Amino acid sequence: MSEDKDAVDAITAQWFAVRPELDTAPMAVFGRIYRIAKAMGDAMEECYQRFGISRGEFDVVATLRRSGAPYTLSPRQLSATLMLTTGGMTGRLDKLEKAGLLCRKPDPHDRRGLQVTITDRGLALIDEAVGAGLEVQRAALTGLTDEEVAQLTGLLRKLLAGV
Amino acid sequence: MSEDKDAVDAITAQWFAVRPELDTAPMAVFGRIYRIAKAMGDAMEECYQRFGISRGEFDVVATLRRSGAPYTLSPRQLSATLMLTTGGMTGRLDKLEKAGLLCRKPDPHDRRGLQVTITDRGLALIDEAVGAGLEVQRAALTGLTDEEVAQLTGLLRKLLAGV
DNA sequence: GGTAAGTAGCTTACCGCTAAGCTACTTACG
DNA sequence: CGTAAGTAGCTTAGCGGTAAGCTACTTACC
Repeated sequence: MSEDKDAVDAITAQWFAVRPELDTAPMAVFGRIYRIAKAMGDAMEECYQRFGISRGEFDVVATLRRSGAPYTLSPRQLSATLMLTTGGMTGRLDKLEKAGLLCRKPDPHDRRGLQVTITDRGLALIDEAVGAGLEVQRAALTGLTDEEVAQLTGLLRKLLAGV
Repeated sequence: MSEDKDAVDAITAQWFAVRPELDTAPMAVFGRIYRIAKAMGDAMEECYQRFGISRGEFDVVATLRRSGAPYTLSPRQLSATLMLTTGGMTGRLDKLEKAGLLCRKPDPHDRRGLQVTITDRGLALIDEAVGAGLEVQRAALTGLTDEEVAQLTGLLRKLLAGV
């Protein structure tokens, strides 16, 4: 169970040396969460690069894909799901439409709105990219047993509920 | 032990509906890590705003503070520690120097280099801000017992080592 | 001692995001 | 019916980051 010291251990040790009264337990959790998020984010970016899309663009097409047939959502639904402003959404849709992975059509029921749909090419690409992305994530988990992964998932669910 | 369904559970359920053969266990871990990192990052940004600095600027001054007296590091040491390019570092140092929280002096031993040091004002501010930041993080952990926090820390250390 | 390679920090160009403001349209209500 | 309020999507300005290139300086080697 005892593991090597890592970069976060070094930071908490430094704090203990100059401010021994501080409780650095929260730092030990969130410091690692930030680093894991950054490292894995970079790894995913690199993975999706093979498919010619960025991680943010992947998220858009993946959201449409997992919504099921007919793979159609409004820009507003997408920006709400992806926690993105409409400005950011417009930019992503522009690129993905230009790349031929999705298309924008007017909403027949509301002339203010649009419907965003995956193209056949987008569907084929995302089905491959999702598998590749999961494989990268799975590889990062090889140091943990299945039981540990389940335990970690439970603890993270609890933590996410509290933040 | 059974918890409510959260946003990540909804996403994995959607994937299961359209691609039941996919193993979404990695997604359940990293999806939550991304969300926790984003939510806590926003919360920290808001916390440090009270002290007139951004989270990135906090990290610079905090790195100097925890390095111990005489609270002096080179821009290169700082940018390496903070995983930032020299361009980004220059920008942060410019702002912090203008705000009077640190100062740049020539390195007496290497005429190419600089020494960055906290000012008295910077030291006082960071000692307050660190405490406030830890308090925000501690509050986010209230849903977990001390034992669970320790367990989570161990699992995250293991995961960080693998990514 | 002179030259080549490496290193430190700054500048510039660019990229993606947010915040705020815009137009166009729908909906609710007197 | 007409007006006010709300909503959808786009545009613009600004911010913070990276990547690449620059100068200045040190170090290693012949």
